[in-house]
Amino acid sequence: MTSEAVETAQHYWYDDDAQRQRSIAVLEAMRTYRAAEAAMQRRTQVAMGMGETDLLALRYLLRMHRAEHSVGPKELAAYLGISSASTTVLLDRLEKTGHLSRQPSPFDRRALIIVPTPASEEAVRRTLDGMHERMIAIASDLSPDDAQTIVSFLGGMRDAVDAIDKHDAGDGHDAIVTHDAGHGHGHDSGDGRRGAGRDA
Amino acid sequence: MTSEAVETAQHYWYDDDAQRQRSIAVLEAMRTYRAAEAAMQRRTQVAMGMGETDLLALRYLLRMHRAEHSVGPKELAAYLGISSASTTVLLDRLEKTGHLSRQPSPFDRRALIIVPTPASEEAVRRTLDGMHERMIAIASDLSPDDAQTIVSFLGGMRDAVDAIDKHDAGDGHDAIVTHDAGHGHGHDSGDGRRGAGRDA
DNA sequence: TATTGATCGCTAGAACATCTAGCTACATGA
DNA sequence: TCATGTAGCTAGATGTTCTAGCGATCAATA
Repeated sequence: MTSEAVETAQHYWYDDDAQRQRSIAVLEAMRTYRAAEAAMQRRTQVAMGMGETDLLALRYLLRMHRAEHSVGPKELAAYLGISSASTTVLLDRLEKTGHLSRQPSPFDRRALIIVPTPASEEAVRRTLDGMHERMIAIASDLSPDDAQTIVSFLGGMRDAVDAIDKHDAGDGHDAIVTHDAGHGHGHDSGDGRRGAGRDA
Repeated sequence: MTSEAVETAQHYWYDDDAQRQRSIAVLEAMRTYRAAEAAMQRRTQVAMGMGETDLLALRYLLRMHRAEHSVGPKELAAYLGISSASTTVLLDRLEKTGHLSRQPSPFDRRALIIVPTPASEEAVRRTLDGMHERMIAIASDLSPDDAQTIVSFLGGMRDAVDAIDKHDAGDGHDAIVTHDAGHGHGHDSGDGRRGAGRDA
């Protein structure tokens, strides 16, 4: 939707208006992609009968498993940005539905190794690999220059997003303090969810 | 992180390995951007003391308010993809914290109009506008060709993500069903939740 | 070897957002 | 006027997360 704006700008590349049209088209493309990705993620969650965290956890486990890297509850909790307790329950869930198994660590008798089951591997692969292949295909078709352009662009966007207001950004939890005033009492505050899940 | 791979490929643009390096760099850049964006969203939620749905609702309300479009609970529920009951509670929350007010509809005495408060407008603007400006600046600095490249690329990626396995993709909640087999049955498709959240 | 402090994963109990079901008040059309 | 539909709310249940604290185990040291 509305991504042809760029074409109409051919004769005005020096013109502010055309430039504006182009940036709108670019940002719109980003929004559209984001929306598509969010919808995909939701579809996948429904299809596999699990929530966002569960799916994120499973994908991390599979990725690490493929890379021959053992993962324990502690590492998983850190990756997901959830507490140790929540991780225990998450593992219970995924173990009960047959997506993973807990195995004792050979090095540390307190610790566990979490191993995704082959069946889970298969399910995730069936669900996501087609998409992944298509994405790789698109990326592979780019010329070196275009690839460089896109990498730079995304890097810039990442910085823009990362740099969000270190200085004020509100005072934290609780109300907006129009007239209502008083009673701060921050009933819940905290939260600390999802630790910036980077992946590899 | 790891986005220099493209440079090393100058002498091998015809080479499979270099091409592979480039696509890896591109996909890595996308992942990194996604992670940054997720982290930003979390920071914003914490800063404003609300969950994802609340923030999404507030942004929708503000956008529609700017566009002079009145929103009622029903429409908001449809946009967010949550039930009427959850919407009521959500409105209670946001009203109590001073982010919006409920006003009677002049046309239908059953209905409400939800109006975001100026204070809320201010808070969201302070939190997000800096980022938005930086993103616009980056998009504006692109050459017409680069802009076109990026729009095409993102469009392709969107299609790749949209096209995810209409045919099988598991059967829903509960267990893993190993071999399982097809039976498409697409229970929801059309989706519902989180109406492809575009924002402005 | 025995002790001490840190670490690992688990349990208990509470907070919260969401859901479904059902309700009241109002609108609309015969 | 009355029947049916719609908007938003309440009640009760479910599921996911949190904080606090526990037992088992490891690592370092006297």
